[in-house]
Amino acid sequence: MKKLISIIGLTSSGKSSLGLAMAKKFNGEIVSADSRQVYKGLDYCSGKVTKDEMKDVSHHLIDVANLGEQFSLYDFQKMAYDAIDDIIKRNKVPFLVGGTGLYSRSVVEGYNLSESEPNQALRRQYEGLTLEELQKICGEKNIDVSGEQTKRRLIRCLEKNSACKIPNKPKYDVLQIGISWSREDIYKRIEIRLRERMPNMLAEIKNLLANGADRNFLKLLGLEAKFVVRYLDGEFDDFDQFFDELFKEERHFAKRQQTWYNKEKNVVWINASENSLEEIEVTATKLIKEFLKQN
RNA sequence: GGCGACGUAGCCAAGCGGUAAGGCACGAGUCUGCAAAACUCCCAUUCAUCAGUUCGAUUCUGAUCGUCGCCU
Repeated sequence: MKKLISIIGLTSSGKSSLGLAMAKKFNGEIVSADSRQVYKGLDYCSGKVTKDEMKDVSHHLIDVANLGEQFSLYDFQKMAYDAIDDIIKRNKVPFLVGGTGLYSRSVVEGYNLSESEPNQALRRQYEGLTLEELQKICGEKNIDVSGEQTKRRLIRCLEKNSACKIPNKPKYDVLQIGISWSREDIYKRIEIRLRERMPNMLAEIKNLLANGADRNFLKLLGLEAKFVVRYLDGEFDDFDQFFDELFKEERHFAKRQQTWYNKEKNVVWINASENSLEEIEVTATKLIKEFLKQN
């Protein structure tokens, strides 16, 4: 079975740097598993690695969609499979690195996605209904949605005409490494990184808007893009209020990521709060070396 | 020193005699084609303190403490 190394972690945990370091060391290439880094133009706001860093190691699934374009889990999985297979074909080691848990899991566990594509007309049609009304419609169509709790998911069940999941079909033998921090530490790192990126983030969004980017689409992207647009539109009293709100949203996001990762099986977590950067790299190197040796 | 207003969860805040709304934060969780999204749950045996009136007080009365404002 083909081998894949996956690196996961919360926002600002240091995934990208570890991925970069390991890819350099093991003749690897990086496949980003990030739902926002796929967009062109969103560099600082999505926390992409720099162009310089990309010179040393090839990156995939970054800048593969234009702002305004819909990009889905299905698109990601398909492109990620293609990129990974291509890397392997060229005798290099694929590293899947990113914080969109659903995306990386879809590849690691081999989600077997339904044939039913999103149906915008149907979504629009059902959007205004209440949860109860949607449940009733599902009942009439004999779709068992007892486990589903949100309108969005009920609508997806109607799209698929089913609530069933198709069993997974993993394509790769995966070594999954996670970087973990204490809550306090990760919150601190998020704040520091937000401060560092802020001037560039503001400039980036200003520039995008000046070049005709759709502000509503940017707002739909959430977090940085959304809050910076709102700040530029004067929706906050001052910079501090804007910063505090965005920082708060980032903390909430990190918490949600953590909840998602809590259920992740087969991850070797490296505690970054208790180990130096060097120790983390040494540990990761050892793990990868052993993993690549196995048949 | 005098006068007035106010003291309800970490914060904002409603209730003003019948047994503590709501929002935010915090925490926990759900999620296989929007996931940086969309959702769910949890959070004051108690209303500054003490005493009194009352069947019953966070709500009324008094005192004390504290905060703020005004006057001297």
